[in-house]
Amino acid sequence: MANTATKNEEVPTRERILREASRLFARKGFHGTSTREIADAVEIRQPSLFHHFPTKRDIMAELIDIDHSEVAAVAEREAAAEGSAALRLYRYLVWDICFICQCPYDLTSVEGVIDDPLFADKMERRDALKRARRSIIDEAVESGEFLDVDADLAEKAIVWVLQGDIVETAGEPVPNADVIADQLATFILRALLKDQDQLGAIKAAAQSG
Amino acid sequence: MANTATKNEEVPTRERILREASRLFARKGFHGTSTREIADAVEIRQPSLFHHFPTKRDIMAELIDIDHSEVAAVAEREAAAEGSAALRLYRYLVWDICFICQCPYDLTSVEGVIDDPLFADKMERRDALKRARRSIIDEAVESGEFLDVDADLAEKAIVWVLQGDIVETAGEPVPNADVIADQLATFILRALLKDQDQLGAIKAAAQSG
DNA sequence: GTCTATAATAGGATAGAC
DNA sequence: GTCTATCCTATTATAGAC
Repeated sequence: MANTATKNEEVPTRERILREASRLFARKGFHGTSTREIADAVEIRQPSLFHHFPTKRDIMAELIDIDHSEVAAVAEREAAAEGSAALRLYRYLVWDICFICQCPYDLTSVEGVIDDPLFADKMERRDALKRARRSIIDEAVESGEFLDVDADLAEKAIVWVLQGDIVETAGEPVPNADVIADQLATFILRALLKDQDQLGAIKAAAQSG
Repeated sequence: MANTATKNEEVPTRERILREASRLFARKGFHGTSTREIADAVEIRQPSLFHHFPTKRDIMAELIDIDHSEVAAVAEREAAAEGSAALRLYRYLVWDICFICQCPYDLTSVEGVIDDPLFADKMERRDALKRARRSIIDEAVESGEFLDVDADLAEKAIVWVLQGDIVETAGEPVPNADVIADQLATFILRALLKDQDQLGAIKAAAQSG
């Protein structure tokens, strides 16, 4: 039950709590993780946690905010932007996957608790993110860039890939985030694009932007 | 906190426990769900649960078994079969998605607890399922039916779509399971097939088989 | 900012009547 | 097979010294 790779260098206690808690939540669930286990992983005593966070819930709440706020901002920006919707979706996907791949927290547990009544106040921002993402997809289908697939299905598949990547990455930042991001975004676009030869143009435009 | 749609007809108590528990586990996590909440949803008293299951853990363990045993059997059968690997993957995917879409339990929480030390004894079968699925994918890449993509990535994307479908379906059997199954399996194959025109032949062969 | 000691309660499980 | 009553442990959080 020792900490993973957090002890070296000068990482503040509050930050180490977030990192170790995120790993334990991913492995044992939010409710399945006791404050003692978190404290053990951080190598402090259990009550010392409460100097940094008022409750255990607030540790999870901060992880949720970290996950949702930046990502929602980028999705909303791309949703409001002009030009090819397929290109905007690609840009958003690459950004989100890079974020996931470089995040020092294991955000696996976030999706698992977001429907828990205990975190009801965090649902609004999650829904805003979903709306923004969905509007880009709708535009890509309506404009004819994507196959005439069920937009619900396309949205779901995209979310599932992102969620899967979060679980896979597990808060261990990888050096080749941009490669992973391109591979996954390419996988999604290949499944959805009407004309797969457009992929090259989209990637080129994303580079230059 | 009333039960959802389980009270009508003659559903045995043990069965209702599995159904209601699966929904609560999905929403609040295994550890976040108390035996009192399960009992309330089933409309019995909390100690009555222990007439049907020796511990709360055993309820979850049975849901894990339900999820993994049948699916693993089908994946292993297709992995051992002859012929086009792309076709065998399509058959497996359609079967698995139909299973998910018709299952009366919300198996969302299974993936979330399978790495919990409390369910360590359930990991072996999960790993066997993963190996079988992986071997079909490897064959499809090696035979040249699939693009020369990272097989790790392909496997992950497939698992993520299946996992996403489990969360989406949430134990509410849908009438059009075969349509959903075809759509999702098509999404995956379109992203992976070297020649997308093969899709028609694969579907035709799957029908006749 | 971390510690020891402890309060307060929630939750899993048992005993035994009906 | 379900009930009431209850035990017992684990867990969150607080108080107050250093």
